Amino acid sequence: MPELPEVETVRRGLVKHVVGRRIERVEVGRLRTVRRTSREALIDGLSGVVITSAGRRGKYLLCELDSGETMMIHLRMSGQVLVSPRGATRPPHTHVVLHLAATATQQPQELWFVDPRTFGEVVVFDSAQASVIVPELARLGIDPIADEFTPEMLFERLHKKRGKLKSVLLDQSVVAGIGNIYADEILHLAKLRPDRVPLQLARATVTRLHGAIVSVLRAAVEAGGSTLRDTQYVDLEGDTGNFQDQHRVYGRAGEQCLTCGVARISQTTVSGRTTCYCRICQR
DNA sequence: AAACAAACCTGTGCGC
DNA sequence: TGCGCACAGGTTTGTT
Repeated sequence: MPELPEVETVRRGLVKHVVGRRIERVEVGRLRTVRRTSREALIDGLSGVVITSAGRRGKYLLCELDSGETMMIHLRMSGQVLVSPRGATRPPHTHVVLHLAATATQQPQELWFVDPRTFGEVVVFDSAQASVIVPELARLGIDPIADEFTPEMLFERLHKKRGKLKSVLLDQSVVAGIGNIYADEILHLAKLRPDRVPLQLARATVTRLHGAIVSVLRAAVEAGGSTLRDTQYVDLEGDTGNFQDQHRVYGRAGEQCLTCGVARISQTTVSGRTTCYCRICQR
């Protein structure tokens, strides 16, 4: 489910509700959620510590702790992070609960990690172990929102990769954070077919693609991300995003293109992922 | 090396 | 109404 804009919205929720607070107690239900280490490692690593910051690299949430360690959360396909009053009824598939201590201005609360499909994870690690426990972090590419990201950087990286353009956009080692929804939306705005060959893109074309990446992702963050029909994605307060109303191709196969008004949106498969595009607008 | 398929899970929506 | 199948926002692993 969640791509960069959704994860960024969750990060902002963590900054608002969780940063600065002490974790009094930790519950771990499903062991699969903490499979990278263990239930004991998560409880030991989080009990009694204060969350001092909430960051993000691509689709990875990275919270610093006053113990010097880091908590990583990945939502994968169906993960949610929710904040609720202490003792509130938990939804099904609540696998981790962090009990947040009261502050001068805040009642005690609980932070829930909810994840029906159990692909998501929560893990605590220290910097000395990072390369062993979360090796993929070192391989992540540029974050197009959090990092300095220029058309030249994109040009260099695209020209090192083979395969179809959409596949390369989905490659987290090139640009971190783009998933299936935003890849399609970005390619539509950039007026590029998903099966273009990256090596054949001229600088001016890559500059246009760069602009589309930045503007689609920024607009989606501004709208609080995309919530689809199943309402799987919601923010920390349980609110849905609004960017789905601005989708121009994703999920619109067979419908008339909103940009040219001529073609119907085509559907194909790229890297095993459903892909929607306009055969007239995108070349 | 690189491209693709399968795997990991559960829920939902659709056609019959 | 009920059943079975296809498919879903991601990433890793194994296979051609």
